[in-house]
Amino acid sequence: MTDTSTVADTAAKTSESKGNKTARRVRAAALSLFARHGYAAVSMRQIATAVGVQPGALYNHFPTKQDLLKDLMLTHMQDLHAAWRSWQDDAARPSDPLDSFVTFHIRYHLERAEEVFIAYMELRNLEPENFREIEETRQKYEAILTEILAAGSAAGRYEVKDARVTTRAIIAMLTGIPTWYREGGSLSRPTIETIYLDMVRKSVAPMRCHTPEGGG
Amino acid sequence: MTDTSTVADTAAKTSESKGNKTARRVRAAALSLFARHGYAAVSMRQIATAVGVQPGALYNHFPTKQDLLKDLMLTHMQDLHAAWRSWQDDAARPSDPLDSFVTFHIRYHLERAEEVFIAYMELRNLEPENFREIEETRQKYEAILTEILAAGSAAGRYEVKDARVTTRAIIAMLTGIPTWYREGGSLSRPTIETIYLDMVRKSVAPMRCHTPEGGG
Amino acid sequence: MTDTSTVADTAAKTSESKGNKTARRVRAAALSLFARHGYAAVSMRQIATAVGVQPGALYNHFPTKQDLLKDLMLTHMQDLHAAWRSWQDDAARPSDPLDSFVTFHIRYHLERAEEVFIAYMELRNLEPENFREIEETRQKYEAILTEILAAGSAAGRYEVKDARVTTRAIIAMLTGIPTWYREGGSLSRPTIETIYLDMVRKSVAPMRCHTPEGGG
Amino acid sequence: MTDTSTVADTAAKTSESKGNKTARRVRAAALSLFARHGYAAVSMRQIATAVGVQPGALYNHFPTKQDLLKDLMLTHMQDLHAAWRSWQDDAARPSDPLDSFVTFHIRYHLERAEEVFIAYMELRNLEPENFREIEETRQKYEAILTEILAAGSAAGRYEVKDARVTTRAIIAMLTGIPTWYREGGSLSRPTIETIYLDMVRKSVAPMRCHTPEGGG
DNA sequence: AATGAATGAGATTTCATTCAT
DNA sequence: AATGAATGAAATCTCATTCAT
Repeated sequence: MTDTSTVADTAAKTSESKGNKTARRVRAAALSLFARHGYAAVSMRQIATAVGVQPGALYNHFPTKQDLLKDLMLTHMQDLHAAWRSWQDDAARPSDPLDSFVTFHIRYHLERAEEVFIAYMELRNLEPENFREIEETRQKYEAILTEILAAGSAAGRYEVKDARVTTRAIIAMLTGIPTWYREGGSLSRPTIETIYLDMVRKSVAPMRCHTPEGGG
Repeated sequence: MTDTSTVADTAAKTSESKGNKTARRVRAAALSLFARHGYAAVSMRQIATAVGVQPGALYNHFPTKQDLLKDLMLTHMQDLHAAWRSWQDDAARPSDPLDSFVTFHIRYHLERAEEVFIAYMELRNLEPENFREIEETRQKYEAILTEILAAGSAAGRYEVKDARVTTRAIIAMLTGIPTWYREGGSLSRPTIETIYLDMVRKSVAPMRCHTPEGGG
Repeated sequence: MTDTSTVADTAAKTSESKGNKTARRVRAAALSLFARHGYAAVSMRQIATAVGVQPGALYNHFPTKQDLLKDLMLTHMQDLHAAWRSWQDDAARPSDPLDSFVTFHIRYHLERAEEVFIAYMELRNLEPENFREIEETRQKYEAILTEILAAGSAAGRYEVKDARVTTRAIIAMLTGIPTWYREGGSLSRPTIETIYLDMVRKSVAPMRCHTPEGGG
Repeated sequence: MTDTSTVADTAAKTSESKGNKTARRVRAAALSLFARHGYAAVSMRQIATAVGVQPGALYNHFPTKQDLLKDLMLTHMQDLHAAWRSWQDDAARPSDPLDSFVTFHIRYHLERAEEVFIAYMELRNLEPENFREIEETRQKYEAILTEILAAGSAAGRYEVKDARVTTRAIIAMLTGIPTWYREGGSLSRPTIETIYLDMVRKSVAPMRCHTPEGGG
């Protein structure tokens, strides 16, 4: 594995290939603005200004603001799934399935911080039908980890009390990274990967670490 | 400890005593609406309707919408700190400091799901000065865990590579609970406590759990 | 009967009594503008300007532009029915029922030219539910004439081939008056009344006037 | 006269021959949409969609929306005049001039209901200059009836108090037909013709039908 | 402390029209 | 002759906020 950026880039080509230039720039501007200020707090005017176009022109590419949000989120989820599939063919990926998933997840989420942020924060701003559609793909993604945990647990490699709860715990932990990670900060991406990978591994390790002393 | 709800209730008395009846109802309505739809997506009119009052009446209690948000978040953080202090006097709390913190955090966050959700989601909607104020108390709270980890690590009880990163990982993991927890669902609060407590303990346990096979 | 204006004024008091001042002025401005330019061609801004208020203020009184149109049309139809009922108690009205209806109709429609115009022109701009509601009262009004014709025809006083078609013919003829009538023009209202009353009477008279020479 | 539809068809050839295929389809779509929803409520986009073309393409055929309206109305009036002239050569037309006009008017207006509707409803949406042009041809058409009435009145065949008012009354009555007539309804066109023709004849008949008892 | 009405700004979206291709 | 994208204006309606009552 020579370059970290590969994880997300592979998938990108697929979904961005057909769009025309302005539509791509609208998507990019909306992505950045939504991530920074939130969907509800960003106006179509702001997006248009960022693109360098009149507000009305946006509607040549996205029928409504809601469609723009949905497009961003759906594209993100599709890219995520596509990247995961590519990752399966990546010879350099860790052989342990949990390590593989965690490594992939961290890398992808650091490379696509804005998309990830939106995908988590703006779910409630999706209209019901769009929500269902996005939520479905989200669950499908989380199911990958759940299955890894369940299989590993059955094989005695991991010890998890509830694979779905554990999934949520791990995903929450990992997905939180981009909220504080800053490019060029004191921690490099590989360092972060190491720290989190270690924590995740141990958290599902098949052993007693402390003497539990009752929790409620 | 007879009742789980004690954790937050103790602190509540402090902040609920201030303000008259309408102000309290405004706070309650705003809390619920902000949590569900987001600060930017909720209008003062909606809040007024929920309270059963005309929009203008809100301004007798909060000078601006932003002040209302700040009030909710600041009150929440103050309550959280107050509850933490009360918890220190609670004889029934786990003796291990990490167990104690985790137990407290889970309980408090399940009892105050809406406040917690807002505190995480609406930070970016705070005006700079308000942001600084809230952020400061947030960091103070996270510092509690960081210190526990640092001390425990120094004492050899835990093994953490970076106490601040580990803090964020644990907080993210725990704080994610209310996003999927549903009252009356298949998992009881104590069960959730047990699962998460176990994972946290192991994640910082001073041992090798697997043979690390390299993660990038 | 001392004053022609009585016909419509009686009813007016009923429906205008509750509204506050601005709402009344909005109604008046909208009435005049809709009548002159058509509902679709008039903007809320124009109405607001005519009232001397900001556009947003209109929404304190009418929830949507459509509601404003519906209000105007429904009020008109209700006033029309109320005026007709009052007319029944008017000692000075013609004793013949057809004469009475025609006289009433002409007078009312000349006094309320704008309302009448809108009621005819803007039916297609009503949303389906509103349309049904207005249409119902319109048919009830036309039914008055139909019944007069049917009864008179049965009694041999009139000769009509189809009471409902005849109703439409007469209503169309009479309702056309305000489209060309101009206050202060060469024809006085009483003159117009006389001309139309004469035509209507004769058009349903029980006799052969010409030798019909085949019409297709 | 074998077929009622002849009245309008004869004239049609004249105006349909001009313009290429798309222009004709634009006219047809605009005609139908304007008639149903009103000029102001129909957008160029809707027309383009109905034609199956992009909005910009419309401007290859009509320089502005207003020109499209004017074209429809002017074409209609020209067709109407042309049809009237053809009708003069129709051997099967009634010999009495009033009968002839009424028969022609009803037939033409039932065959060209949409054009007629627009011609009446959209006059106010014409820009001043266009209005004058259309209005002139309209008055010329109405003058045909006025002259028939004046001549017949002078000859003692009809009794009309004011030929121009009577013209308006008759035109309004007849022109109202297409607003309620529905193809395939309970009344056939010939039946309608008979009813209206009878009413018109009687309405201008030289006799007293009732003892007028004063009308205000 | 609450109301009802207003403001001034701004939201999303649509419009007629233009123009390079 | 048609497209696809753009413009600049304007549409309806909502917003946070103010204020006389």
